[in-house]
Amino acid sequence: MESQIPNYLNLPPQLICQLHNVTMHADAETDEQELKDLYLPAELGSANKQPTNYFCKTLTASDTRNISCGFSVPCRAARKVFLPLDFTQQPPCQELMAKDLHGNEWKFRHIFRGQPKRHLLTTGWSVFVSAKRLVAGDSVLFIWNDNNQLLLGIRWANRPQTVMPSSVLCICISVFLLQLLMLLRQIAGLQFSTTQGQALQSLSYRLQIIGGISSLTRSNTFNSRYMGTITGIGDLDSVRWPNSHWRSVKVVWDDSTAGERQPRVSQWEIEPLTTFPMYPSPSPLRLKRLRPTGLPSLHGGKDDDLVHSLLWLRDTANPGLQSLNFGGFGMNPWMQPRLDASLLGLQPDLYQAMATAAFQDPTKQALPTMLQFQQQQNIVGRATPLLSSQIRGQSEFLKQQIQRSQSFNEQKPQLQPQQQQQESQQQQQSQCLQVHQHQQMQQQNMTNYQSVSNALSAFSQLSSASQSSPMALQTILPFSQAQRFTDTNVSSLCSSRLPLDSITEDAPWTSRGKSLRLV
Amino acid sequence: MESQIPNYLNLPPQLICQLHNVTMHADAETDEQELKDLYLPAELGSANKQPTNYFCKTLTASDTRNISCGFSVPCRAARKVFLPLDFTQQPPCQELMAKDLHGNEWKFRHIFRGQPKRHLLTTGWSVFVSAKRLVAGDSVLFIWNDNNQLLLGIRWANRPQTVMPSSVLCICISVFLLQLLMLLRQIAGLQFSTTQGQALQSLSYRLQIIGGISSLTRSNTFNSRYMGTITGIGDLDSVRWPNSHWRSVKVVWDDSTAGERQPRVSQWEIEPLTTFPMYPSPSPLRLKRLRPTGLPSLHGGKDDDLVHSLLWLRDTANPGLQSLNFGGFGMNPWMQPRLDASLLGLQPDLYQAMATAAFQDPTKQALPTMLQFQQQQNIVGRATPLLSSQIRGQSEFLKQQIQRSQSFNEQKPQLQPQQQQQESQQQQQSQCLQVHQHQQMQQQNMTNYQSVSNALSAFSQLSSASQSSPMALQTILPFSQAQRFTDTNVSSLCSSRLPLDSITEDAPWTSRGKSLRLV
DNA sequence: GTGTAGGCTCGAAGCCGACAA
DNA sequence: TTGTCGGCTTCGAGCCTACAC
Repeated sequence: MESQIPNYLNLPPQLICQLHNVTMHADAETDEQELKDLYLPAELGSANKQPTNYFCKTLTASDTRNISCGFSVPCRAARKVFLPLDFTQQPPCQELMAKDLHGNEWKFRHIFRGQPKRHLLTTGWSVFVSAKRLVAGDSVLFIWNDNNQLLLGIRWANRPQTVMPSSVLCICISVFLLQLLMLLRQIAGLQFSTTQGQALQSLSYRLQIIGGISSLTRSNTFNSRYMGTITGIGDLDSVRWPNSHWRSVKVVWDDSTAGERQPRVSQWEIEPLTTFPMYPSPSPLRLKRLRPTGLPSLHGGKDDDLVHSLLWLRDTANPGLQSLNFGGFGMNPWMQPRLDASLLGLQPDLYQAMATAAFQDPTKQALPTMLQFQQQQNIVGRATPLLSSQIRGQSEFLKQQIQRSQSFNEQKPQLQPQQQQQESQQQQQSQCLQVHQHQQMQQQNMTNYQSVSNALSAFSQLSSASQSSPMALQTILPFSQAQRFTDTNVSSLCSSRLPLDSITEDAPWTSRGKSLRLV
Repeated sequence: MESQIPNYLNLPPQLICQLHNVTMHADAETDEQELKDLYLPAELGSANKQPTNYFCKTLTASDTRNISCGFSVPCRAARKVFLPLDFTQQPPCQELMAKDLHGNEWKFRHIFRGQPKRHLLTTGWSVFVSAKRLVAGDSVLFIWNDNNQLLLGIRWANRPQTVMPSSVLCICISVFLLQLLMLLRQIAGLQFSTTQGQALQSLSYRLQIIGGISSLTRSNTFNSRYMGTITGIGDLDSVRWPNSHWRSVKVVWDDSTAGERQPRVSQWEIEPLTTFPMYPSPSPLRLKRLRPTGLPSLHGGKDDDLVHSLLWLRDTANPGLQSLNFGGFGMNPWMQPRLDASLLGLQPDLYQAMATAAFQDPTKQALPTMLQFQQQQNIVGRATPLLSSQIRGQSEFLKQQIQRSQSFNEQKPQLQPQQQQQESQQQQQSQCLQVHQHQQMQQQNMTNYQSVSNALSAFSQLSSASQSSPMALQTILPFSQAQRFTDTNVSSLCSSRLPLDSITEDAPWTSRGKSLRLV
């Protein structure tokens, strides 16, 4: 992924995360999973037992050619992994079922034919290839689990990412929450430094970039439609027109004619990407033929490239040309350690300051719970997930704060103006200490206003990035729900799933240790 | 639409809107337009001239059958409206071009054949039917404008709405802005009444409902997938479990087996609807055949019903069944008067109170601009759009407020604690008046916090509803951009478009008066 | 004159063996 | 043993006429 991220983002390597809950799903987009060691035993018997009843093959061009393809099963692999065929039939043939990481079952026709004879998967294969967007170079894995189920996994070869990984979304949400905490803290009347203010601005800015990475780009220049990937946002001319939105979005175009086009577009030229559903879905390839008759394909013409370098040119003279839409994509916010907070340009010390500030007691009367939290944090180390008791501690603290400020005011709600003034006289000494705080708060009105705007701006990006994921939106709005998290043992939540990442075509089965990496 | 709205929403009939800008586009979703009288003259010559060179036909089953259809043109209509065919050719044939309300051109083959002979549209027709999601009972209109262009419009028959009309989105955004103003006002330290607070809560709640109306519902109960329409949100058992989210969403299922399923689902079971692109697009019907071979269609089996009562049952035993995704839909926030603020349950007096409160000066030093605004409003009447000068006036006021509170604090930023205390002594009298305000603000921390949460919650709904519409998102974040609105004459912005709604198959051409209805 | 049914055609999807590495 | 090529089959999209009302 490193190559996908604009390198002007100077980023720290780690972001502290709070693990609230774990459900072991594969990434809907990439079919990848982590935390594998936790569920490995449940899936494959004893932890270090090396499975032998599996095979993994890197797909050839023929395996994926033109969708009208079959899958050529390596002979030895078929004999080892697939159920024996009835060779009295001519040709020997069977139906083969396999489950992917999402629990979806895929049905293939397994046939032994040709001259010389070979094992092939025919019917059902092209649907699978389309749904998983497999191309030559990607890998598939067939493996039996202890429950006598044939499991099926995929691994894509490295190629340009067009979709924001869940991990980025997840981190974006985390940072957004921090941002909101800051906002709440400001509302409480505390000051924050210019540096911190700039940091928030910068954060919002970067969130927009991250959001942009998940976007499909359309440029309306020349009345055309193109696809590409957003690689960054920045001033076209930071000297003459700083902070202008004009052509502030840097784009890498997908197709070969990219050289003829602007590498920068304006935000209003962008059309968000709607990505793939997590369930087997109509392939974008299939949509090709739906182009109205008589209109030429303006793409290179090779179907092989279509998935990853689509070019849809919509000439106004030929407006019948259809736009391509991939359908809604149910992105899940499941954590993936592939990317870290460094994406967000968050300085660790700044992060600490923000986290502390967010929970700091405005009246300084209570022992800052966040400090306790940090002390514990220092003991167990950064890479260790937070205990849920700590999480509860924080939310409890927040709750107490709110209750305190409530009861503080509820004591004299029916006071008349005169009484109020007497009260004020009595409490003058202590309260006038708060006056300056109040002034500070007044001063922050502008900043608050800007923060709200920024937060919403960032949120709009996140929302569109996580369109079809109610879970993600729930994660964004956790304040009222923070207290609902129960004291769950992480490992008890892990269900039985397939650890695909550890399996390579040739390498032996390897275990990568027990540590739960969350960064 | 009235039947679509849950009737427990007790709603006022009008919401005051501020008309910032008008560009005459048809609704991307419904192809409908309003404000027709403004552009009628430009399009069709003199305002009251009744056009004769048009025809309108209600589509038959054959016209839309199985997509492999042609359009049977009424003989007289073809002779009256279409260009004369060259009858020396065998069969007589021509290419026919027509522009829809979006400016897209559609190409059809117009042929005269059959026994007995008849006028037909063949090639190109099915693409049009698919793109516009036409079914038997819908209407199409062909009409010539003064520029010698053949225009093409559609009108859907009444059938279940699955997509939120732009007008609702537009109103939601307006109310959301009000909500944000309230939030900003709270940040400024002003109190607001319990009634107002409850109103905000209620507002946020209703925004969620409105957002929900645009959603496609999926219930995961029984590991299946269904489609339906959200009709409301409310407690399953308001006595025993008030405010529980469990099965709080009421659903009307699309298919005939609805009786077997729960009429209520939980929010986390819902998958948002991704609707149609505004450009000609692959028809959902086309996707049918991509269902994996061997898996039965669990829908009734009649393709005719597929568009409007899709049922996708995804049994875990047959997980290959594909989910249907309609692709991203570019919804535009163009105003449509069809729906009014009554949807939002906003009491007119409450609205007034909110609007006033939002702009009220915290220090009572400035003449509340909003009052001026309201006075003007009372003069010109509710149905009249606001002048942009008024709009500017408001944003100017907001800006002044912010600047004032800034300069107020910038006067003594470097004061030392002792100096501060002296200052405090001197200003004690005046400042202690603010102390109580400060207390109030403390009291409002909880409410602020809740408001932020609510606002974001509402915003998440809006964002997902307006996914692909950068315009809508821009509208949501207008604070910093409010001043950019220029003093534009509404009518000068109107471009030449087709007033479809006034045309019925049999009724004569009618003009519906000149008033610009915005409510 | 117009709606509907069903046949025909054409091209794409996808199954197959030949052949070569 | 297995990757690739091109032929062949199947099937659906869509054009057409026949026939009924």
